[in-house]
Amino acid sequence: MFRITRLTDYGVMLMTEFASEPERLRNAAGLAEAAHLSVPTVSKVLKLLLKEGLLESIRGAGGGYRLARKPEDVSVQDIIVALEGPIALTECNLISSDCEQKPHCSVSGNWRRINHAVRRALADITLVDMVQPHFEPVIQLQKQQSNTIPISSETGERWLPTNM
Amino acid sequence: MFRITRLTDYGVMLMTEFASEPERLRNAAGLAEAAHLSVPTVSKVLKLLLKEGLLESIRGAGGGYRLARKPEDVSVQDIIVALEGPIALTECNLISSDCEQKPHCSVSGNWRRINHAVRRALADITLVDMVQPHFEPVIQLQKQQSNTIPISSETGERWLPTNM
DNA sequence: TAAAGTGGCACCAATATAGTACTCTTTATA
DNA sequence: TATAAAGAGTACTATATTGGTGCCACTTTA
Repeated sequence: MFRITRLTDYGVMLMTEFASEPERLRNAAGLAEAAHLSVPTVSKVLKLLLKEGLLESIRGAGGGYRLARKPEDVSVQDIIVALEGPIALTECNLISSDCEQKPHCSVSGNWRRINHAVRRALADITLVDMVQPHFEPVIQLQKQQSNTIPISSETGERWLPTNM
Repeated sequence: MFRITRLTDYGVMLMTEFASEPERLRNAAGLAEAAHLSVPTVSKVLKLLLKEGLLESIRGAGGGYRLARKPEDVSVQDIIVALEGPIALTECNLISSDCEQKPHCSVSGNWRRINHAVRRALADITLVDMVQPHFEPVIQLQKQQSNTIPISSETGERWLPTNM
């Protein structure tokens, strides 16, 4: 259905939670309560985010997790990639792919472009944006030469937090 | 893994094939051969595309399928929606959703924006674009502060023409 | 040394997906 | 008019993925 998994959704929620107070150390139990999720589930997501370097942890009593980078340096794309692997709408666009269609597939090149467009849409949104209640897309796209296709026919957009 | 299903991938391939010769009537067997897929599988996808109004069919001997609309009026998004339902990265953004997180979810509003950006990226690519060997979306995203970033900078992917 | 934490697996149930099979209807044409 | 070609609709099954949990080891602090 063209969607991220629920675990990834949780990941974005949790990372947003961290970003709201970047210095604060939080443990799985506290986050679970805040997010209305079970501790094991939250714990699982945190471990994954840790392994991918988005969080750092402090073990032992009084320990917990916090962001490994500044909120402005973490995009929604980073989180998705950490939890689901590289964003590739079609299998053929994965590095490891040996899609048997490739030799006679006329569209694989175009899929790469499409992936790019989607990745960019996600890479431009950082945790700083997510912390805002709602941010407004404000973007400008420029049409170019004849053999080029504008990816957006309307007035394009760019993510811009409302109160920035 | 953030990807479309294989059936949807087939759907895009098939629709692109139709778009390469919009007038021509094609049957499932011929398309299957050209796409190196089994007839039942191709047939299944065609039926779905038909039901969603992207193809029209002519029954009986000598029958087949062809595009219901002009290639320029069919976007990649249309095909994805036809085969996978509405594009909603998170459950909470589906009309029918009654996500129990919603009342205390701080990011659902932002997800709506993110969905919007992704949908736009996909809605702006039509079958006309897909028929091109590979098209260059030369969009310039304007960062608030300054510099422009072309969406596609790398080069060198090959396109293998199909002779179907 | 007990308690509070994370770290790393491994497991199982539920769901989604891919592919196929079967039967029915429609239409061209010999 | 009989037959074959082609789509229409539905249902089924094996497989893969996902979501959620449980368990135990390790680390740190009080």
